[in-house]
Amino acid sequence: MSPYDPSAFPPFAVTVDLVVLTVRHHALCALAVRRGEQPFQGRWALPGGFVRADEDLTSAAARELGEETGLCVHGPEAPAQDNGAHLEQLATYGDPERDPRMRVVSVAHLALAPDLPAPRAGGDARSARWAPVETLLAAGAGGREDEQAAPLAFDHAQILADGVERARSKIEYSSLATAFCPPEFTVGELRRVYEAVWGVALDPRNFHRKVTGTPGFLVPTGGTTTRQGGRPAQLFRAGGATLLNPPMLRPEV
Amino acid sequence: MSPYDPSAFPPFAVTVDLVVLTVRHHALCALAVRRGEQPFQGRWALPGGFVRADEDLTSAAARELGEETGLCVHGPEAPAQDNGAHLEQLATYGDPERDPRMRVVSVAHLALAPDLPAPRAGGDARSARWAPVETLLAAGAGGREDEQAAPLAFDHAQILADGVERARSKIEYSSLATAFCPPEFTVGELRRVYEAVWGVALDPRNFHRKVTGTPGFLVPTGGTTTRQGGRPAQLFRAGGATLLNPPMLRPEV
DNA sequence: CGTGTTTATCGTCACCCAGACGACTATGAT
DNA sequence: ATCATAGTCGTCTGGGTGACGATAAACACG
Repeated sequence: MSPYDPSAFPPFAVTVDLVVLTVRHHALCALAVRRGEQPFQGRWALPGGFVRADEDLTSAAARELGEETGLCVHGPEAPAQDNGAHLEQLATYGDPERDPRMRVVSVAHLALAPDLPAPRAGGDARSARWAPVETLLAAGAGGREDEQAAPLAFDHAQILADGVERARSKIEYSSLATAFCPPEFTVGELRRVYEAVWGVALDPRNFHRKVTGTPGFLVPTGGTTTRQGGRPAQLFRAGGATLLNPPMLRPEV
Repeated sequence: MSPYDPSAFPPFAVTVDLVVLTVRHHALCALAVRRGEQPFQGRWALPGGFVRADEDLTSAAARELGEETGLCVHGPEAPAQDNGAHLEQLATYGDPERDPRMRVVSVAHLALAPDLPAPRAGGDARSARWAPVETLLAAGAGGREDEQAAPLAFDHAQILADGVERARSKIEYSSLATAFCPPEFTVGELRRVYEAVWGVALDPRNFHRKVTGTPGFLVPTGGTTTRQGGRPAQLFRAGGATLLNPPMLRPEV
């Protein structure tokens, strides 16, 4: 494959790292795995791995996501009707010092998934957990030095922060928040997603008016549910509209 | 640097490619360079090059930008007062087939620059030109086969399209459009930037009200100019505000 | 030297939409 | 029955935008 002098360019290792977000118990949570090897052995990190020699970056991210969570993905063009997760490229991190072993460029991806029944460990023996992003990002700030409070390995805290910020801003002007919901959901459940991701409280009445008044955003399925308690709520599926115009306004502060 | 078995992971070449945009003659233009080597010899391509062994991705992009245009860059945190260009990471392209020679992952960057006096060729003998993005993206669609109309090399048409879309959407909600302007500019000049990037006509009165009414967006320098003809216009510099809230609304169609 | 052209700038008005909040409905828990 | 919870419909008000009229200050003509 390489008729060129390999010394003409420096060799890199290329990996994908995943920011997998979900909403659990009214909190935005990310998937973290415990490292079994040096460096950062025993520390929490984002799931990820090497891109294979003949593999697309997106494919590698989807493969890693499947290995870690069992989720299938639907691309940015899919109708978002299946129970797969949303997956998109986030950014690429290539500081020469980011991995002490060698020069590694990591193409980070952002995945959004509905609340999964059980955080499942990967094929290898690593343990995995969902942790509130606040916990993962605040790690290392306090004085505690136990393994739950240690900061994420490598530059993964930065990657996680960037992924969270991407998710927070993108649900403003797109229908991406529905990726956090099961295939059928209520307006209240969708509102609680926004509240968890943004960390704010939204007016239920104005939110209801906004989402039901935006054409193509939600399509009623006809069913109702009382799984949240209270009066039965209409069930919806995500509509075809991917862009929210005008956007949902994130309250200040 | 590598105490690890190099055969444990597949080697990649990592490059940076640049989408350098400017506004010339009321049109959004991108910098293109003519390739001097195979593959795609003689075809137009985006400027770019290999990331060096001990170089950050952003540094590599800034270095390439300087080599191609002589521009200095100010990062996303700079006060945007110097006459440098804006530079940010765009996306990473890693299709296994994107370069026929070998496995290359390219971290594309987006640069925005004011209209430069002369498109300058790089240190090597390649020729460079500013071309309207419509021309570069429409290339290959027509039946003509001369070198001006041939599509961009590699997947650079996709990269350019992504960069243009990023610029178009980002000037909606940020003060990024000032990166296309000289250090001092008038409201009308800024409006013509929006019009060129979006390809629409904006109402001068409403635009003036919007930009002058947004606190921190523009700061008057006290001077005036008539370089655009007509009544003298106030000169402004970009203010400290980087986010535009509420955003500038892009007209439909 | 007026007149027209160009660009900049200020003002007005109607409409849409978001925020604030009242009112009512339908379920389960006690 | 009563309360708590959650959902849904309405009303009012203020800010922001689109549409557009009017004025101001330069230059290019004849």
